[in-house]
Order: sequence, then structure tokens, then C-alpha cells
Amino acid sequence: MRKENSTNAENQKILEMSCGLTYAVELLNGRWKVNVIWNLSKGINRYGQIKRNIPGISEKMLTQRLKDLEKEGLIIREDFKTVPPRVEYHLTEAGKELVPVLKKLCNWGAKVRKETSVSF
Amino acid sequence: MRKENSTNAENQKILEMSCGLTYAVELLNGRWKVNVIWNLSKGINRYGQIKRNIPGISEKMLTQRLKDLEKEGLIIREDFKTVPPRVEYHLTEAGKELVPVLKKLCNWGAKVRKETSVSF
DNA sequence: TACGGTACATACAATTTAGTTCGTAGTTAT
DNA sequence: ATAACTACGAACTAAATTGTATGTACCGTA
Repeated sequence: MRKENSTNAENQKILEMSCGLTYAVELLNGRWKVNVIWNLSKGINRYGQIKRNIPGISEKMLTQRLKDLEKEGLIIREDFKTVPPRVEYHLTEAGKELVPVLKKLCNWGAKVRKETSVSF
Repeated sequence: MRKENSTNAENQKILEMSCGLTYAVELLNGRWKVNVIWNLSKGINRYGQIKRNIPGISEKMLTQRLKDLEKEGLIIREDFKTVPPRVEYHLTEAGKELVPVLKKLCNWGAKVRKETSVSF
């Protein structure tokens, strides 16, 4: 958790307030986050499925990211209250609207990566 | 011939997409980074000017971000070798191509922020 | 009886990032 | 004479993120 009155936290708040761009970037900040969103946009909605679809992610990180995204209003958690447990995550409207933007970002990233990866 | 909707092809697509995307997100990662890019896109090219345009940024962070962006191939540093020193930073082609994507991200962020900032 | 599957929680350690402070050198303005 | 401006560099501290290792509860299967 972020301390309330550190310069670090202050700056984050200032940036989030200052404009839509910094707000968006702060939201996307956090490893695995876009991968989770991407999976949800593909119809992969259960914890275990997402986990299996993101090689390398730990259970803690997945749990944390899902919570983050829920807090931020990008996804909704639906608990079916069954045994064994079944929980589904879905993108909200805001989350869905982000997907095409991520696609553009993805295209740009793929292109730039090709151009700059000459050294490898 | 590879089937269009085989699991293999789907997975490959997902991986390619998520790779370009995660690559892009990693590039954007780092506080103040998009602010610097934004300033450069508006024709604010000198260290001091950028610093004055980003309230709260420290000189160390600005220096660091400029270096990062240069390494990543998004900006170029031009030293005029004068006294007092004059250095200009400019977006590369890759950097310029990112700007419209950032605009979309900005619009999305502004919209989402309005919707979710009821508490303020 | 022991294990695997479900979806997490919690304590802790390691790593990375962000921010503070002080310093450089030459020139110009007060 | 002193301060400010230019664009940084380096050492250091504070804070945040990420990862690891464990435990939880319930059920079905072998």
C-alpha cells in the first residue's frame, strides 16, 4: 500500500489529477495488468484460466491485479458462491472501451520493437 | 497450411499481440515519461523548458527519463556545445508515431476519470 | 488417506523506483 | 561580489513494487 503523504504518493496524485493521459498511464501501470485485461477481452474470465494463460504470473500477482482493476472500475467480480468456488471477471464498459486503444498501442509496440531490435 | 482459428494460431496471435502490448506498456512505464513525450510533441524541446512545464518533476528524474527515452529510441539528444549549454531533445519517428496513440489514451482516461471520480 | 482442483490470504524478502541533497563550470545580470 | 542560469552527475535514502513460500476451506477422486 502506498503511504498517504510521501512525495511519491503526492506526485502520483498530482499526475492522476493533471490530465487524462497521466491518469490512464497510472492505471495501466503494474506488471501483468494489460495481460489480464487482454485475457478478459478474449472471453477468458476465470481465475484459473487467466493464470494458465499468462505464463509466469504468480497467484498473488494475479489476485492483486484483479483487485486493482476492480477498484479502478475496469472489471467486475462475480462470485457464484459455489463449492468448489467459481468466480468470473468481466470488463466494465470503461474496460471494454480501453481495448481498442490497447490494440493501437500493441501495433505501435510491435512495429517499434521490430525496428529497434536490430541489435539482437 | 495453418488453420485460421486453430488453438495454435489463436495462441500465436495472442502472444504476438500481448508481446507488442507489453513491450509498449513497459516503454511507457516510469513516472513523468509520457509528460516528457507530450511536451516534446508540443515543441518544447529544452531541458529547462520541459522542467518548467512539468510541475513537481525533479532534475534527476527528468535527466533519467530523457536518458531512458533516448535509449529506447523515442527521442534524440542534440548538444549544441555552447556556453551556456544548450541541448535540444526531439522525438524520433517512432516517438512521433506514438503521439496519436497517447491522444486516444488521453481521451479514454479523461472520460473514465470523470465517470469514476464521483467521490471528489 | 492423500492428493488435486478451486480461488484466494498472509507474512516476509528481494528488487526496483522515486526522491533528496549536494556538486560541477562558464557566463551574465544585479 | 553574489547570485542565477544552463544541463546535468553522483551518493544516498525512502518508498513502492514484485516475488516466494506458505496456509485456508471445501469437495471429489484414487
